[in-house]
Amino acid sequence: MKECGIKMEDCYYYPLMSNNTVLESGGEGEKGCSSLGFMELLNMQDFGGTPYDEELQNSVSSVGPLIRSSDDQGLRTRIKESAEVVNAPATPNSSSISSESSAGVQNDEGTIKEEVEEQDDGENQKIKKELKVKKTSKKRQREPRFAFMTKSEVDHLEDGYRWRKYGQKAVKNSPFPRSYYRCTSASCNVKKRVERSCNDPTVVVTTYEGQHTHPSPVMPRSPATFSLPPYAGGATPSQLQAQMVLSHHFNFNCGFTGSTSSVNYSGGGAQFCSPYSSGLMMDHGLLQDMVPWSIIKKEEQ
DNA sequence: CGATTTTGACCAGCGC
DNA sequence: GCGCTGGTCAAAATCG
Repeated sequence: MKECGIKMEDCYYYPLMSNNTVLESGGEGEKGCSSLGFMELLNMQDFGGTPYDEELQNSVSSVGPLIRSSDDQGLRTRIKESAEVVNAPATPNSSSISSESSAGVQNDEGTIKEEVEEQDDGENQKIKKELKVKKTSKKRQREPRFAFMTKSEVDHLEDGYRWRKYGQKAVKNSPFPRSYYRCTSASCNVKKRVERSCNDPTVVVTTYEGQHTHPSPVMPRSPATFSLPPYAGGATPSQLQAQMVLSHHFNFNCGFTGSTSSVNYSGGGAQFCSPYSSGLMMDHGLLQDMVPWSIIKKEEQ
């Protein structure tokens, strides 16, 4: 199989616990770039807006078993509890992927920008600075984040959404830069970071931040029609979204090893062939999106 | 010509 | 306070 260079076996799932919670690999414990990379990862709690509690632990246990690695020896994961819990929405009521929080931020910033643009004289810089100070007087709040690693030859993996690159930075201790993308949809505040692992250049680390406030422009199936996976009895909206993100990702970018259909991916050409387009594939709901096809196949035997 | 990418500059947060 | 680093901005360049 030679499509995008991604195999399900090569994918690593890293649910994050909170903003500062990390999954370390290798055991070195050194912040920066260790074996497969230090990753500051997903904040499952933020996805659901649920405080760090039982539900979070449940979410971890349900998603947890899906964490896998082809380098088990090198990836002994350890979860550190965060000293500073991210500012999760106070209300756990986020079952509808709410745009309120991100839209609010957007409005805020938009208003500020307008005010700045009205000032056409030389004081612009000064005013800008002042506004910035005001804007950031509060500690910057992080959007929920979700990250995962895939083996891929291409850096920017298609996920069904359109992204605009707004920055690139060199990563410490890594020859590979980190790219910053923003969803091009107006009023959608989702960002993503893409970087390569310095130890394994074939591994791409993608980190999503925020929640889309709109459907994917190139989605093979509507999120509304998603069926719950077997383990999703108590799935929180956060988990579901996390799964959806992964789902999109794998729908578009991953070949399903052993599958009767394959995914065609060509660089930025956006040429896709979703496995769902094939009637030969049984529908396992989200589980089939998350679990390598080979594993599903095994279970069926 | 609009959309997107590139890239240097700037800023905030954090550790020392 | 200072330096380092991650993240963002914004002007210029490039692309379609």
